[in-house]
Amino acid sequence: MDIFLQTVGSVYDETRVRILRFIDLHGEVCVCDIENSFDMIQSRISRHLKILKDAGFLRVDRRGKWAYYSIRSPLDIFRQSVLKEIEHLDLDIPELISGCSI
Amino acid sequence: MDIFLQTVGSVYDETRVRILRFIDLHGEVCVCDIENSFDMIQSRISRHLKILKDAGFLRVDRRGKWAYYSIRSPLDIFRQSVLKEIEHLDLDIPELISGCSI
DNA sequence: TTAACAAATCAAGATATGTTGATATATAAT
DNA sequence: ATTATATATCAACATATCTTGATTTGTTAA
Repeated sequence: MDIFLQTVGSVYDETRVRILRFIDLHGEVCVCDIENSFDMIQSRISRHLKILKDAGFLRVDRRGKWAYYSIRSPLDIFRQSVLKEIEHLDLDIPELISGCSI
Repeated sequence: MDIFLQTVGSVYDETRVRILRFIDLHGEVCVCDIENSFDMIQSRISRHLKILKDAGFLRVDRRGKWAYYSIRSPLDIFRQSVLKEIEHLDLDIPELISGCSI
């Protein structure tokens, strides 16, 4: 039950749904890219990424100063169906605007 | 987006997940049955049923004094996948104990 | 080693949600 | 009509969640 609630809770937030779709669309992105593309402050993005990661939707790969987030693979059938439902929402997702200094 | 959030929000609550599974297991049940089976006060049950109904999971059929709730049919593919995921949770769902006076 | 940058975490305030007890509405039986 | 039963709704409080700004941690470059 707890894992189910954590999973659905992680997508019960418009910001996280949009971030999840953004990553699904653009592949592997780092935090500063999301921060810049969505025009949100860093702590807010970081918090939501952690929630999505802990809920099993995302994986992180730390390289250098950066943390690259991408859709976790393989995804179980339920999380896949959540992701597919989000794909069908026809959301207005921002273009990827690189936010890192280098 | 709003409908998606309403849908996932409706199952982001342990009480509602158990009620939904209870109805899924027992078919058509009235509010007093749920109230009695779960040993919860009526206003609490009623509130959660409304949320699940508004989210598209349940339908109501009022007959006489009673309101009978059942799984809405047909369910779209996403709500079906949510229901299926809940089925797999192996929850401890109470037996149906009739709570109506007649 | 220091400075600059990237990311995570924390504390405080604002907003949303769940629970309860009381009240309102509706139907049925007397 | 009045009473009893079933359900819905409301107000108040408690708890959880989101946002922000500040702080902390970690990495790279000078």
